[in-house]
Amino acid sequence: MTEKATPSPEAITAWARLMRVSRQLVENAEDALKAGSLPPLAWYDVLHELAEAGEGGLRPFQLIERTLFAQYNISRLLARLEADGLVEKLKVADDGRGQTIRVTAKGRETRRRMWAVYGRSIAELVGAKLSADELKMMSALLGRLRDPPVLD
Amino acid sequence: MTEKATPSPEAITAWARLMRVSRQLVENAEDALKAGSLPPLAWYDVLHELAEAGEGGLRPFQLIERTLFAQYNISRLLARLEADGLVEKLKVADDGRGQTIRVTAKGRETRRRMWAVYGRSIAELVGAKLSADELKMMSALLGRLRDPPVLD
DNA sequence: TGACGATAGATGCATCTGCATCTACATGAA
DNA sequence: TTCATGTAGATGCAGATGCATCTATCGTCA
Repeated sequence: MTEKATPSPEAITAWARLMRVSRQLVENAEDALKAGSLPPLAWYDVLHELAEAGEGGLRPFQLIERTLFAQYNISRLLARLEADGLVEKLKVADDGRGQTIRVTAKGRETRRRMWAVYGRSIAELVGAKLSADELKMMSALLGRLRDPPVLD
Repeated sequence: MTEKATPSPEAITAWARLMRVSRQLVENAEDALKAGSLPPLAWYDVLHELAEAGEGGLRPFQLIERTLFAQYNISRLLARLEADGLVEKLKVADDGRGQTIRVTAKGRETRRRMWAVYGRSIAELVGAKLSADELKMMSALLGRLRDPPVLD
């Protein structure tokens, strides 16, 4: 595809909407969590990845790949999660530099309570606004904006 | 539409993609600006709104409505923009509490230089990935997620 | 083996954000 | 006019983020 310095009007509109909508949705979801005295979205992302990883846990650098958080961000986020008893850090045998992060029972419970609120936000903010087909269409379009693109 | 506490799989996928893609795109655009020794995206948003408003300028609370930034955020952002000479604050006659913000020539010039980089990012990250029709479809879908929804 | 570049993760420091609150002015009712 | 309430915008403080750099360990190649 041709490299253009100036984006088309369609591209500008799509970009602007994407920026605005994503900010608005994040803000709404964060507000809902705050209203329930729950931790911020970033904590959910990490707890979610760790819960999916199961007992084996994940290395911090794997969390970085999966969540797009910066390295220093993950480092400090994990420190907070550990301080709250939501995750535990385990020495890993075959790499003295590393550690494995595993979610604790309390972490799973916190994630569950967050999901009750977060899931409701998703249902209200997105699920209630578009049909299943429209949601699939949007996912497909967004997938192609990812790097690397998701083609489904 | 029925209120559901648990979102559909389609809604979850769409949400997840939206979160990931928007974060990735913002990050890429911010990186491009940094690489050009230019100010962050937030500055562009404000300069853009002020440029569109023209000589009349805008009140800070109008900027808040248009940009979704928090009040304290706009307050401090404008202080930085003023310190850099990109905007000027004018006393407004009929409301002693308020002020009008107007972009300066230097502000317009900075916006122009930012757009050279930012516009290229939009063209590459979005314009080059989807056709005009697909972009329109995405804008329409995203518009319905806005609050209030944009129906076009 | 020993040296060297690469990788995992932590951290000091400056800046930015979020929250609550503050000041100043405006508006409307008594 | 006076007082209560509301709105515009600024700010002190605590916590979070970004950047650069640091330490520790790993892997490789002479």
